[in-house]
Amino acid sequence: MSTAAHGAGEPCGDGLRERETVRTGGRHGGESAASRATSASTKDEDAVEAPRNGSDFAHLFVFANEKAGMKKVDKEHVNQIVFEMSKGSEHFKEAQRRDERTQAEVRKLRAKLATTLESDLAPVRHRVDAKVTKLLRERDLSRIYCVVDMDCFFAAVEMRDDPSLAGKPMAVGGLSMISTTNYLAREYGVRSAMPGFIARKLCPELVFVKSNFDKYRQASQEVRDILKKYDPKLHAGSLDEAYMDITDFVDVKIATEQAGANLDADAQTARRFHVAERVVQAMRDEVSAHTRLTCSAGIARTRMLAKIASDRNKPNGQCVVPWQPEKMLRFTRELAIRKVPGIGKVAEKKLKDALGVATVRDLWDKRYLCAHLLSAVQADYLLRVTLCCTNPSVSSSQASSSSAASSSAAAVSALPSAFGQGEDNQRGRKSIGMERTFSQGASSVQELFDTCLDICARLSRRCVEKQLIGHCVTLKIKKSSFEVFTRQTIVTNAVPRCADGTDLFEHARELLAREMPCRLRLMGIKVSKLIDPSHAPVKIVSSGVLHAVKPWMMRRTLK
Amino acid sequence: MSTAAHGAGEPCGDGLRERETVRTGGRHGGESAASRATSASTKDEDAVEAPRNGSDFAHLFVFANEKAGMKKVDKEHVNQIVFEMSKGSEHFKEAQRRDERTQAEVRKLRAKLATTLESDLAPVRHRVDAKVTKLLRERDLSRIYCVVDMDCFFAAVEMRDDPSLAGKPMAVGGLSMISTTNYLAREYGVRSAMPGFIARKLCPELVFVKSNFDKYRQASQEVRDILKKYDPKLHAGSLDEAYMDITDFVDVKIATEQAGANLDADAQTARRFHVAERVVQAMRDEVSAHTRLTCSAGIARTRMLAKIASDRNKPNGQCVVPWQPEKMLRFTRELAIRKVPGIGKVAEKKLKDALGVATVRDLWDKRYLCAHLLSAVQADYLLRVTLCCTNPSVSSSQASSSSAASSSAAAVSALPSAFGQGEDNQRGRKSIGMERTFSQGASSVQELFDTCLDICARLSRRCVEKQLIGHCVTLKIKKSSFEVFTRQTIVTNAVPRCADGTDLFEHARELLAREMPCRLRLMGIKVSKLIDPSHAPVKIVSSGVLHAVKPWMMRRTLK
DNA sequence: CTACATAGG
DNA sequence: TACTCCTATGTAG
DNA sequence: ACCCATAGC
DNA sequence: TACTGCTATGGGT
Ligand SMILES: Nc1ncnc2c1ncn2[C@H]1C[C@H](O)[C@@H](COP(=O)(O)OP(=O)(O)OP(=O)(O)O)O1
Ligand SMILES: Nc1ncnc2c1ncn2[C@H]1C[C@H](O)[C@@H](COP(=O)(O)OP(=O)(O)OP(=O)(O)O)O1
Ligand SMILES: [Mg+2]
Ligand SMILES: [Mg+2]
Ligand SMILES: [Mg+2]
Ligand SMILES: [Mg+2]
Repeated sequence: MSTAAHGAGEPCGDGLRERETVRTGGRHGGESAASRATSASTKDEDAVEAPRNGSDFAHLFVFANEKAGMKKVDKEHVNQIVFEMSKGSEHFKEAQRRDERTQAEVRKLRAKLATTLESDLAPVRHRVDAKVTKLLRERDLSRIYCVVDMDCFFAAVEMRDDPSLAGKPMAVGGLSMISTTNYLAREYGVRSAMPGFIARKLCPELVFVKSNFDKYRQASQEVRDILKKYDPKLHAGSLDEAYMDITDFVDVKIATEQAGANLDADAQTARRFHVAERVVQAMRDEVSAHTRLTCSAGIARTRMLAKIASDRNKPNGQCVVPWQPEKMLRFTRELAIRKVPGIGKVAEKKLKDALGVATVRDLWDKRYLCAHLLSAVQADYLLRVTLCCTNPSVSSSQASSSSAASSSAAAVSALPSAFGQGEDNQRGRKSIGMERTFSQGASSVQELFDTCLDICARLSRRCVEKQLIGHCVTLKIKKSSFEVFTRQTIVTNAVPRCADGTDLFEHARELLAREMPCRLRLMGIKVSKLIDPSHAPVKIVSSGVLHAVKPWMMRRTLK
Repeated sequence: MSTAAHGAGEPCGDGLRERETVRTGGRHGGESAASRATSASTKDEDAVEAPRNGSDFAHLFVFANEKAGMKKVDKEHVNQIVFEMSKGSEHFKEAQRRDERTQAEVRKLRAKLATTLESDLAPVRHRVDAKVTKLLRERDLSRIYCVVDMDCFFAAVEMRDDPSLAGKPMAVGGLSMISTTNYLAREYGVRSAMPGFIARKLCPELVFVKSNFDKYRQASQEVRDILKKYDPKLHAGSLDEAYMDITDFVDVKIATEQAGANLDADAQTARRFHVAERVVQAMRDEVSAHTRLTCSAGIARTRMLAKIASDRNKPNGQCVVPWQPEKMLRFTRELAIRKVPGIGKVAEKKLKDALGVATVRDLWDKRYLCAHLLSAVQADYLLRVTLCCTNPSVSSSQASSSSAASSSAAAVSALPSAFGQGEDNQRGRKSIGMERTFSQGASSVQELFDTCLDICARLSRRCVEKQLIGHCVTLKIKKSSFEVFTRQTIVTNAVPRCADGTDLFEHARELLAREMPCRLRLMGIKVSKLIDPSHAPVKIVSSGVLHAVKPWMMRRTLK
């Protein structure tokens, strides 16, 4: 299991089955695996309410999930502290409201499951089986990927630059929120996304360091410069991680070092992996030598598996996912679904409670039900995961994105962009925004508008620096209750056009005014539908085909 | 051909081909059928502009299309008159603007065609072929359908009630618009949806009679009462047409009249059809005897074909689509696509200009291209048409409607509801509205609001009578330029709640105010998202599943 | 398009 | 003393 | 959700 | 004298 979040309802670990338990011509539900799996955690129907401990609520918090370096943590204890520090707060209440919505979703899924006939599943089976064949046929395992992820990045930079921190548990952030912690702190269960005041409760001697983003950006650049020698086209997933294709580097190394004996395909792959392991070790050594920062790495035949592997031997370690297809598959199937990028705390709970799915193997066993219950996009991604078919395919043209509507909220997020397209996934950013929390303070209308203008001004400055303008302005508001709202509008002339943010504020003010008065804890502004700034405001070609003109400029105006 | 609308670009009638002309690995376009078919009507590139006659514009008007009883009309002459009476008018200009948008769509389709590779089509072929197999396998031809459609219904009622009209060409409607005409008038090309003043030009002796809707409704009821004896569950497609399943009636008749010799399936079907013909003749005789109104009928193994057949021998005739699958298919394939319900003047032109498709046979020949170019829903419907698979399938549960986005506007409308579901397609109306044209008149702001209130009041009255309330209010506006706009809003409390329309007006006023001032020729109000009026405003079940609560009541409100 | 929810660093 | 800030994506209405 | 376009009687 | 009124559906944004 990937997390201690689920104290009660354990899954039905009945291993590999090629068919879900469906009574022919009958209905799902009743004694089915899914039902059993959920009846414990969804206590609605229980006559006796067992007294709850903190672990019953762990699924409400991202930071209750285990991160690298937290293996030996006493989860029960941590969950208890977290619960006690949280319960009754507005934040906790909001978390509970969200959870209730998730439970409703689960009930809906189970209801659909209960009324699913064998005859409904038949065509699904056909489609899924065909897709499996197709995916396996098109699966591309020709490359070797490496994902490098820095160890407790922000914290590592701070510790490098301040030797007095050595040997102490420390966190980057403040009493409100922690960005990351060093591995000493993690032994206390203290990690990213955890509020500092809870962390301090768990570890009173925890040292807090304020974040210095510019330093991290610079360190990141230094690391990347080294990595680029191994793959000039690497894709930076974030400041602290890089997706690399090291095939070429490895092959060159082999070509220059070893005799070109005629090996069969498997032997060649084995040799490549062997070399890859040494290459990556050397690369990591080079990084730590030059930056005094350690990193970890994963090596595999798909980006996704490399990403997962990079977390396995943290800190300062690396992990190879076996290259043999069967072994690779075994590695994959044994993963808890929570390890799969895109499956977060909510999707994990939904899949477990509605379908009894805890591992990728379960996902494979229940692939037909997934295809039936989830949206096409979601089911497609999950199926690819079970088959290690997450590498970009080289199909000729664009697949028309058939979006099939099914349940009310996304169970699984997008196929993470890092896996989606090839190396040239760089089509620039899609939005830029700025938001600010002011906890209890500002609530007079005047203050709120002042805040809004301030955010607009600062954001505009950043936009101007980066040469970004866009046609969509979004106002984000978080109430004191932690409920989040957004209000957006399409603007005919892209903003911001001036660095003081007055034009941006014009629109933001409008959006804000409609909702006033109101008690807020956060306000944010975002600009999206970005366009190339070298853009002539109106350039309509009569055919209407050459789209220098975006649709939202075409808005018909009565009058 | 179904219409004289297309003077120039005739289709490439090269008969049955199992594969479209696609150069392997190459591109479409160039000398392809589609290109040739369009180059004449899309004159953009022509150096020499041929002088245009009325028929070049016939495709702009619904009423230029041939209706029953117009076989011998001199289309050239009619089109010329229509053109001369229309050209330069605001209405004509708007028609031209719409046509231009359609042409743009066509260009887009042809562009996509031109960049379509053989490799793009391969998977499409696979999918389509699989679907064909499936559709044919599931095709249900077990029933005999009959569609009854009254002959020039409104006109027939008026002529029955006013003997002085006998022998004269007449129209129901006025100089602005004609609802329908008798068959004498049709000889002049005068028909439904034609403006009266044009009709009078075509036929100066034309007699105009104002419409009396109540009379038609009553006559309709009388007819239906008779028809119900032959199928108690008939589906009324409109005041003047009924979709019937006469299988049971026919079988009973056979059982009581004839010896139950053991016939093979074909012989039994043949006998059923024979009996059906007599039954329908008797039914029609009964209708005319009791109502002094004649009707026509179509008999076939699918509702769609019965509907098409009902128009074949008008007036006062009937037509049987051969029951033999091959003959039925031949009948179908020879149809001009314009005869297919759902394919109107625009879809006809698009399919012809972009793909060279004029008949259902062409549709079959180009089925792969259709699947590639059109949306899934559209391609699916068209494919069903070519295979006579338009009857409701008996699959157990709902197919998740996968909406694939492709081109910007709908090429083919919905699968007409009459064919979609079985007999119990009666789930009540979805909307109710009222609109009014006031040509040049009212334009002062005051007048417009008065008009709005008046419409709201009258509409509310009708709603109260019918016990209808809804959560969506739509304002419709037609400018003097004939451009149409709609503005709608979701209202938290369903309207109207009072018969004087004040609450409805409250919302309509709001919508109208936003667009004022403005020169209009029409204003309309519609209420939709109807709910059961026996509805307690708030009735939330904690599970959230039992949906007495519609989503738009859940709208979160900041503040 | 607009609003919301999920996800990950 | 009291639950971040940033970007991207899927889904429903 | 909102708005536009098509379709048929 | 001068291009309807009504309902439904698909699809883009
Ligand atoms: N929830 C968060 N909020 C703000 N910043 C974050 C958050 N999570 C991570 N970061 C920042 C700080 C991290 O050092 C940096 C890289 O994240 P990540 O790689 O996930 O963890 P990490 O590098 O701190 O530890 P690890 O050794 O597990 O990789 O991104
Ligand atoms: N465009 C229209 N506008 C208003 N009313 C119409 C329109 N078209 C038809 N109607 C009304 C009047 C018709 O008598 C009635 C039935 O239509 P329909 O069956 O298509 O034609 P019809 O019954 O007048 O002649 P036919 O003999 O061809 O069936 O509906
Ligand atoms: Mg890291
Ligand atoms: Mg990282
Ligand atoms: Mg009729
Ligand atoms: Mg009719």
